[in-house]
Order: sequence, then C-alpha cells, then structure tokens
Amino acid sequence: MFMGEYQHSIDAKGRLIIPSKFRQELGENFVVTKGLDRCLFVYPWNEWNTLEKKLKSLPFTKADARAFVRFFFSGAAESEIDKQGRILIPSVLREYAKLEKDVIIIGVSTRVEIWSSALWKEYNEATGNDYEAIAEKMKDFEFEL
Amino acid sequence: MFMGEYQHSIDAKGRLIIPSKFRQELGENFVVTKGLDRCLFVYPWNEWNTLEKKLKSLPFTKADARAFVRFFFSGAAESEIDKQGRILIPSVLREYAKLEKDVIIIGVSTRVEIWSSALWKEYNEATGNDYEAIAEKMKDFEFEL
DNA sequence: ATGCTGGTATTCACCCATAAACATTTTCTT
DNA sequence: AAGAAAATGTTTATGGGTGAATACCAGCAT
Repeated sequence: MFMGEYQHSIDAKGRLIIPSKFRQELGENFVVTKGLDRCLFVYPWNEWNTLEKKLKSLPFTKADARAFVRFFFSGAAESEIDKQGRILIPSVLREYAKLEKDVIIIGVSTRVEIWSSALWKEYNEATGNDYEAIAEKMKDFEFEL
Repeated sequence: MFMGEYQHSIDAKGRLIIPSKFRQELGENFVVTKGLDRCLFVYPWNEWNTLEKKLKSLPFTKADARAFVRFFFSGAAESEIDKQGRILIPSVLREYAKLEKDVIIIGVSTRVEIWSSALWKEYNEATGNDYEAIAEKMKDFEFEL
C-alpha cells in the first residue's frame, strides 16, 4: 500500500526519481496515466488491470462513460524504472499535469500520484487544509474513524 | 486500549519519546498520519488496516472522497520505535500539527494522538471547559453512559 | 540523605538516498 | 558518413535520516 508525501525534482531530461519506498511495490512495469484533479496516476500493473476491468464494464452507449474511458486509456503509458530509480515522464503527461521542476509524489492506497508542487499546494489550500470541511462532507458517506 | 495524557518534548531531529505504557500496544510497526483538529493520529497496524479498507471503498469519482482519501494516505507514514523508545515524525506532519518543542501525547481508545502543547491548551479552553454544552449536543446521538 | 535504577535528553558519527554534473551511446539530420 | 542533438547511463558530493554512546534527571528504596 502506498502512502506518504515526497518532494523531488524533474531533471532537464524529464526524468523523475521515484521515492525508494515506492519502488518495490511498483515493480518492473507499471502504468502512468492522466489522473483526476490535474495530477498523474501511477498504477502497478495488477492494479491497472483491475481498473481496466472496471472501465471495460462501463456502458459504452453512454457518451459520458465513453469520454471517461477514453480519458484514461489515451493518457496511459507503460513505463519502467531505470537503474538509478528514475522514470521518464512522456511530455504529453508532463504538460497535462503542468510539471515543471518541483514535483510532489504521494502514495494514495493502490496508486501513486505525481503533482506539480504548485498545484498540490493550491489543492491543499482549497481542500486539505480545511479538513473540517472535508470531514463535514464525509458525513454523506457515513464514514467514521 | 490507549488512555492517559503525557508531556514530552521533540528533539532537534524531530524525534519524540513514546510513553512506555503505549509501546507494547503500538507494536513493532504502526502508522502516523494527519488527524482531525490539527493533531496527529497514531494507529497500530491492525487498526490502520481496518481504516484503510474503509477509505478504499469510497467512490473515487467523487471529488470530496478523493480529497479525504488523499488527506489520510498522503499524510501517512509507517513508523517504528527505535531502541531509545522514540519515533521520528516526518517534517510534513510536524508542520501540519504545528509541533514545536513541547508536545502532548494522549491515548484515545484505538489510537494515540499527538498534539502541540499550545494547540492542546487552546482546544481544551475552546471546548473542554464546557463539557456540559458538549454533553447537551450528544443527545442527538442518543448516547448514554 | 545517598546511592541505585529506569527512563529521558543530547551529542556525535556513519550511511544511504538524492540530485547535479559529467560521460557515453544512440538517433536524426545534413 | 559526420556532426549535432537527444536520450540514457555513471559518478560523486551533499545533506538528512538513523543508530550508538554518553550524560542527565527523577523516583524510589535502603
């Protein structure tokens, strides 16, 4: 299970160090794709497979479902970690997530997320720092700690 | 089950002594994460697992749920007690809970909570001194001792 | 009152992850 | 085919996390 927050930087060649704690669980091959909220999702191969199955089961007669599925598959790229523990992020994805130099990498349960440092800060100011508001919304899910 | 209130201090490297009464129950590995009300939660491994299952089951198509899940997982760090009875608190978490030198550690049933001494004082002044008002509100939950 | 013991704080030194600089290979272009 | 540019690989220095050793303190019992 992935968790934690790490700060790294992308080098001039678009490579990014993956936190050493994530490497083993990601394994040899994994999938980087466009994520929700303008970040990138990184799935280990088996997690990607389960996600793929779920996506497949969506009714492809509905326009929204088609768009959602296209979003994930078109944005996906198979990737691997080099001997220095880095991955190369395709430029399309770099642009999508507005990745410049400073990058935040977080573990979120079954996936890893890659954020532009600036966007992560914005996102947190909008949601994460205001945990009370989130907790309030969670009532809808009848969630308890 | 955790209970009690203890005063300790964080050293220059961000390490904190865990009260000896908590050590056995926390076990070898446990998880420290951002908690509600600006404190940190410390869960024994098995408690964290049950929490994780609940978090995983939340619909990731809902923005609020994503924010909530990110909040917990990105704020989480696996930790262990060193031979001196201390744990290392990641700087992200130290900042979140505004932990300076003086720290209050309390046991709350299934988890341990770590508070900045100042915030704990504030919190108690804001709420704790008015137990009767809180108890009054508890009626809504049909709670009885 | 004094010495003992368990727990706590501080200091220091080492090791590893990271990131930047550098070197090499490959590919594309002219 | 040769040179340039891009991609990939290697090396090294630095800083931070980590562990050990020592010094400190309080509580307790004799």
